[in-house]
Amino acid sequence: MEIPKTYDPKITEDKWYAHWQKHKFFKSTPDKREPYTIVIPPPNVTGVLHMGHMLNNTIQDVLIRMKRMQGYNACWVPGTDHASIATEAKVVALLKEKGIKKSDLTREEFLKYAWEWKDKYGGIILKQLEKLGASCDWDRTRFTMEDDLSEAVIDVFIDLHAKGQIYRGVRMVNWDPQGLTAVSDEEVIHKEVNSKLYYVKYKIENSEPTEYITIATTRPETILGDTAICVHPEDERYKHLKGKRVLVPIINRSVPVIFDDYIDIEFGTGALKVTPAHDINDYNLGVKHGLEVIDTIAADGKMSEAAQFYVGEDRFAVRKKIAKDLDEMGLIVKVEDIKNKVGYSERTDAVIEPKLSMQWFLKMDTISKPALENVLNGEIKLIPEKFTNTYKHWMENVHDWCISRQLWWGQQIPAWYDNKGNTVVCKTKEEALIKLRVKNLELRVEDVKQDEDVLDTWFSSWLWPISVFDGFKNPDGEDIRYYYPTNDLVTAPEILFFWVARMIIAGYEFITPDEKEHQRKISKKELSIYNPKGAKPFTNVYLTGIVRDKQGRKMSKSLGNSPDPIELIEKYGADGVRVGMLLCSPAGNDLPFDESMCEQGRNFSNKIWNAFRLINGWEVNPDGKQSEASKISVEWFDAKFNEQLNLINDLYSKYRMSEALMTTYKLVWDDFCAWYLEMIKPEFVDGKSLPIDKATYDATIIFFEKILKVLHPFMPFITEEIWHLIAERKEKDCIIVAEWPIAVKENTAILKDFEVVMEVISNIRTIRKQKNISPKEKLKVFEKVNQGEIIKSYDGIIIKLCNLSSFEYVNQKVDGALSFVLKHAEFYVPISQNIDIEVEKERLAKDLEYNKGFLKSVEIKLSNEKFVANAKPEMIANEKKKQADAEAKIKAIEEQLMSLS
RNA sequence: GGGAGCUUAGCUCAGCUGGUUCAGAGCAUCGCCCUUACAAGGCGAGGGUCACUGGUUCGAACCCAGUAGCUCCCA
Repeated sequence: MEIPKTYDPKITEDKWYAHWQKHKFFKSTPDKREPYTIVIPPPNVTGVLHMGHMLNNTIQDVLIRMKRMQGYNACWVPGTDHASIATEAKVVALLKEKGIKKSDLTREEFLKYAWEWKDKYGGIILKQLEKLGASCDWDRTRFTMEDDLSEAVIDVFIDLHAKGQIYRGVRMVNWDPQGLTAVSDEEVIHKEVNSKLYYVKYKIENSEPTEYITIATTRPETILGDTAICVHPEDERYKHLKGKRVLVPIINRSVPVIFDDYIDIEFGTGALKVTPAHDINDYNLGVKHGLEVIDTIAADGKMSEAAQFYVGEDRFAVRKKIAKDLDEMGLIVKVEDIKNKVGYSERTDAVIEPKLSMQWFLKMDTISKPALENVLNGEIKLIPEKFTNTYKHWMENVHDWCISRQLWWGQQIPAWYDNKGNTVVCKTKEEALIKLRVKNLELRVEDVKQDEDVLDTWFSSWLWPISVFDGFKNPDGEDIRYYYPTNDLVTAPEILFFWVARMIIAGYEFITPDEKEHQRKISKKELSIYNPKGAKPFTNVYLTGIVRDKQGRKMSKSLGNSPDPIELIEKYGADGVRVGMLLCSPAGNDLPFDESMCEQGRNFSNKIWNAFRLINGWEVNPDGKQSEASKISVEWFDAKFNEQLNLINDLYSKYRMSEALMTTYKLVWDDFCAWYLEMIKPEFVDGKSLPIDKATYDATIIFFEKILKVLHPFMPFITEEIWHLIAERKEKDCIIVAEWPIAVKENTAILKDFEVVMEVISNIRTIRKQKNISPKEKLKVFEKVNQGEIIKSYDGIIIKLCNLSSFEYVNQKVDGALSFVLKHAEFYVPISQNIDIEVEKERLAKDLEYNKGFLKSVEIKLSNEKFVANAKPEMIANEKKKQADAEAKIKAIEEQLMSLS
């Protein structure tokens, strides 16, 4: 059968993925083995795969495949997130296209559309992960809004409410006027923008008509909601205003002048207009000074009735209009261009309005304590470590978490209200009725209303590592006990607080590792799960970088700068894309994406493929005698492999994935293909390859299998394909479940010897290149050993790799030959063409100069009394050796120079 | 405004406890080669004042201080 020259991923990928699925290799059930568990960061259920997912999931798959091969019971739990704001926005947009307004629908009707949408598009992203080769246990696929998980969310809410951790109140929240919902602090992105700073005159009440105080504001549209002017108590400019009132322009409302050292005297005019309804700092001032709150901007970002002017117009339109009107009234002193930070909604990119509203909050002060402690004490490790600082800073300054969202898609808050302002928190309407009747005897069931809002999506995803193992539903279940705590979490630093920190909080809140403590909690009827292995949700958090385009911009749909991962896979193969991404993305570093990286990955696939073709094409002679050169080549590669495997294992243990891959890459490409295979490759005689001896062949097959295993986590498809082509195997004998090679201590002596051999080979090749000698022309080489004993074992290899007719040892210099000097010996290469003596002399002189310089630096060091006194003895011995070597080499070069002249 | 981090070859990054000629890797670049595994390849070559300025030290890419630039987080 003719094997194609290039590897074609198209014919292998789907085949092997189906094969793995068929034999349930991804499936995990608790058993006697040690578990290794990862829960996927659940992507948005209606999302499609982007490059960030690719990177993220590749890393997870590499980890899970390696651990699977190492004999762990590897379990990777997949699933999706209901992503309330994002999904609801998509559904609203889709309905709009159909001419349906959300406001015309009932909650039930809307949710019906949303579920339809979810059912239609919900599976896409998971299907795409299959293309990447993700070896998730698909039987375990979960969704944050499925019944069991939603029930857990509701129970947790009720539990935390009962513990007094959840409260409802009017607070200043971040309001998204487009999504029409509150969002948490973490969902606000502050961007620096160009703004205008307006200097506006406010008339002093009961004073001369010419008397004004000038304030500076970037938001003149909020003037209508002003309820005070604030200045610094120490500010000499305004001391005379004590006890005075000013008139708010346009609306002519009389408001007091208040004094507070919150004011920055330097900024603007040192006078601040106070709008408690529309700025968090103003709100705090308002609370402190007992100011009136006038909410002039409605939920949709348009001016409300309370504004009295410009009612119904958008705030940004009003900003321009009001500036113009003020100017016409002669109240604008000046307008400056400034840069300031403005908050945008993470989901809708609308400008966030600080807005007072009634929301539900989770107290964070005490509940977050163990989550901070256990990261600081190393119980949970962030990789790279630098994120620990950021984490600490956030956790020490954490605010209460606004968990209600004015949306329909999500878990509806289990709070119930009667018609008299009573509230209870419980699971069902029936329960609520009973509870409410205690206070409200006449209450009828129709008058019991559930809170309209849903919970923040993160209020469900923070339970993910517990709920995917049914920890809440079945707290003593085998799954939660076996798989929890999970091992590694792979995610983006952007969601360190949104998600990672909160999962840790949830772990310590709901899981108790202590049986007695658990019993105590049970008697108190708190929600609690006993897991002897610990409360933390995971041990290691691997934080990936952000995938950026060549210009360093974050890849995003709106910019259209993100390649379609599926197209990339079709073009370069899943293995190629995986390798491309991993090659240059150390943990925590951004990944500037360039397609050429995938090309490198694809080329690597091809290299492996061709190594297979070469080996596969050999005819084996069962009686053939193994040459000395082959024998030692086998010994060398065995040592090399072990050396590199030890290194690779070590890099994995430090989560240095890029480096583990690069080391593997070089092991395969350089050591195995470029050196080993060239060394043992049978010779070509009369247009035909000679057969290979069995001993070398068998060793080579074993090496190749080991190499395929080490490659497998990175390149699952090609390795599985070759695994089955290289030997007869049973259906279930797959590399995905093969054993990871065992690393033994390598033979360092042979590796050291080989470094010299390689140097010799490289020197001879360089001479060939420099003198333009055809690779086909056989050369003679002579070696004059000056130091140490003659080791002939490697001669065969040198002869083969340099295409020599002979390699001989001499005691004298060889005249009329090119030469090079190594530490221990001189080498002579006679060539047919004339030798340009001047060129040679120049070359040798350069070499001599270099070595003399080196010797000098060593001698300076050794003659330095302080060095000799302070340096470690090994260091001094080493310097002495360097000195001796350099002296020997200088001597040899000088002799050669003499012989040339 | 507060905090964290980064700056090493054209690009992306290693460089551990200061000590080998320690300045490295991959890619890219430049030569030569279509040598029966692979041109998606082979062989070879060039390329860096380790951001800058000082300091500590026998010795600094590495430790310290300052300066500049960049990034991120928080307000």
